[in-house]
Amino acid sequence: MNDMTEIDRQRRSGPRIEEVARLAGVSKSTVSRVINGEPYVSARARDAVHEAIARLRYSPNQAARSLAGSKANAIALIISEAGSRVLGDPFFAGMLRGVHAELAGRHTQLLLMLSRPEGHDDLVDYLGGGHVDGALLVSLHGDDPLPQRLHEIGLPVVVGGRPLGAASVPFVDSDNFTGGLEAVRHLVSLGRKRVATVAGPRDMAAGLDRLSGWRRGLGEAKLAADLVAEADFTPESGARAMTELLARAPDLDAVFVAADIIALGVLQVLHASGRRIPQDVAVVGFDDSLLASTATPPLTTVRQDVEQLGRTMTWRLLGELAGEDGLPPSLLLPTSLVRRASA
Amino acid sequence: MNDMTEIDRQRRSGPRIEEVARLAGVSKSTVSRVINGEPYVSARARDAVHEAIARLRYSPNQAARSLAGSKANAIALIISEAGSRVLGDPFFAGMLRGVHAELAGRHTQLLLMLSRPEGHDDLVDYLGGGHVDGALLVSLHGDDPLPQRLHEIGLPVVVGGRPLGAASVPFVDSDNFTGGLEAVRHLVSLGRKRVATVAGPRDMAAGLDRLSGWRRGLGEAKLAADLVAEADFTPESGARAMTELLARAPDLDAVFVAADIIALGVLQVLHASGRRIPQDVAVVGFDDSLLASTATPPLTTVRQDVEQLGRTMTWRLLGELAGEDGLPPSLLLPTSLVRRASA
DNA sequence: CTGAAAGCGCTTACAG
DNA sequence: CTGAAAGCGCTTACAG
Repeated sequence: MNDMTEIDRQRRSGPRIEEVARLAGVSKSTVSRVINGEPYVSARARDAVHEAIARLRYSPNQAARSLAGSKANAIALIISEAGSRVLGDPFFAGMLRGVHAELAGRHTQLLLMLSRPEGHDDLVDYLGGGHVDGALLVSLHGDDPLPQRLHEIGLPVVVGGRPLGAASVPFVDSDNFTGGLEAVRHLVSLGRKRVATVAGPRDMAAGLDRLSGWRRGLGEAKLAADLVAEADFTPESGARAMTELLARAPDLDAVFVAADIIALGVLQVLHASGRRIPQDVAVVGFDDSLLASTATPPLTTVRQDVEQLGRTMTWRLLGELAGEDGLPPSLLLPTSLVRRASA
Repeated sequence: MNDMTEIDRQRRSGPRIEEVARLAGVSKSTVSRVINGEPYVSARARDAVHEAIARLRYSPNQAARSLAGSKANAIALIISEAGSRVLGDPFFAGMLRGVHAELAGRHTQLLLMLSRPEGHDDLVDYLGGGHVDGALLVSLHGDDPLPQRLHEIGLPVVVGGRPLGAASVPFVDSDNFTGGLEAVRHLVSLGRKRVATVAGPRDMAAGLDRLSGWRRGLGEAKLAADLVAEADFTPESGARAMTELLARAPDLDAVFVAADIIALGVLQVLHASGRRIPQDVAVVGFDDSLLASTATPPLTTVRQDVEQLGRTMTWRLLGELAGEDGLPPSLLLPTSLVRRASA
């Protein structure tokens, strides 16, 4: 029992900065300067230190560095979802690719963390502890207090997707409103008169803003904006929503669907009802994910560049960490209509 | 310019343990004891401290705690793959689910980190810094030196999937050998005489061990073990391997495929060649992923419980962190044959 | 360009 | 049960 405790208490092995200094024949200060790439160090001292570091396989204690006021050289990507949903979702895959790309070549670790609101206390504790220099937050639902709380503990944060609460936190988002608007304009240009929408969840800006775009598009064309059904990001909920819309308005001739993955269920119900796409009902999706091009028929959709979203968030956060000024508080990335067979 | 530097240097805001102590009318020591849940603290002191913490919204600096010798209350799950491949792979999704499940209710953060060998230096630096108490490593290829390096810096590690190098590091794996053996025994019991295999990559134990099981099974039955082709974890490579096998042995009547996802390509080539499954060629996969039940025909396969793998790794690591003794150095989890239509 | 010293915010024997 | 003090391993003005 006591033995175990002792073993437990054992500090991490490995040399300290002190030993590096001794071997290199300089002071701890100089070693520190070399490690941190500061300019005023003689070439001789620098070489000696580098050699000593290599010889001793020295790796600085990050907790001490962080405590002494330096950076952690790490940022967190926090996904506010349960773990099981996240992997497998191409949205997060694209986002992660973008973050990685932007981080390439910098000596900055990425910590991917999944958290539901129940776990926020522990998460905030951890992030408040100097383990990371900043955080990227994605997939926030409703008015999740997380961005605000991180802001309060002084941690630089960039949110992916406009947050519904916390107005003061910088975010990067796709221009969902314009995307929805363009989708409807396209449908209207095709001569459609009864344009429904399967909207995304109302607790996320992506759902709300695409819906607003749809509404605005119909307003422009002086058409009724009354056919709305809601779905979450699954084909099943899309099928349910489409069934409901068809029951309410058998004469509808177009649907704007807030996500390609939802459109999968929509297409299925339309097929099952005997309607031809696009002759009887035109369909426009959102995302331009892989699903769009392999759907039957291939889906006309609004493209958002998720990887670019990840890159831009990372760029914005790193800029803030570097103390750059003139950074835009928030950014909206353009979307574009991709025409395929469904509309 | 100077302004920026100053702003940069600003320490995280928020109260210190000192202020909590003052407000609660006790010493820093006592506050620390309360925070760490130590037994010998008077109820009165404890209450006062808790109230002060709540009032001040105090959250301890983890870097300082870690430096002073306490734990980080976090573990890392390190996946040795490029980011883009990881998300979307049901193996990692299942693993992550298991780790999360085992961590539930403990105040332990999970850091998901992706790293290719090129990034190991930075990763080791970070992990050596007291930001985590231990690490779980999965998807190691070849004799990746990472487990050994982490071992050297004194970080407790558990590897998922038997590592090919570093013999001394504890690991948890599915019993791939027995899985492969059972698959072949089943094929032999069906009367098959020319049993080929599409093996997994040779730089991973999963590939090697399943192949060994296949070989052993054929040895038991006194059948030739000469029909081997290799694939990585993609349908395309499976198709290529099957094409090659068919060219070499048009009379083969069974194939053991090292993964369901590879089997997808195998089935496709067999169909295209006009062979009936299982009448002409029986096929057994590995994993029992979702793909297996939705394949055409539904795939007989060797089931491994990936979620359980994640749970067990986590349990083993936490056990070590808690200083438990009598922990098994490594564990092999059982696999089982799931019979469907393909064999 | 360099070193001695103070300090980052905690934890933990030690002594009471 | 509790407090004063030392110490964890770095970084960074400060003085040279």
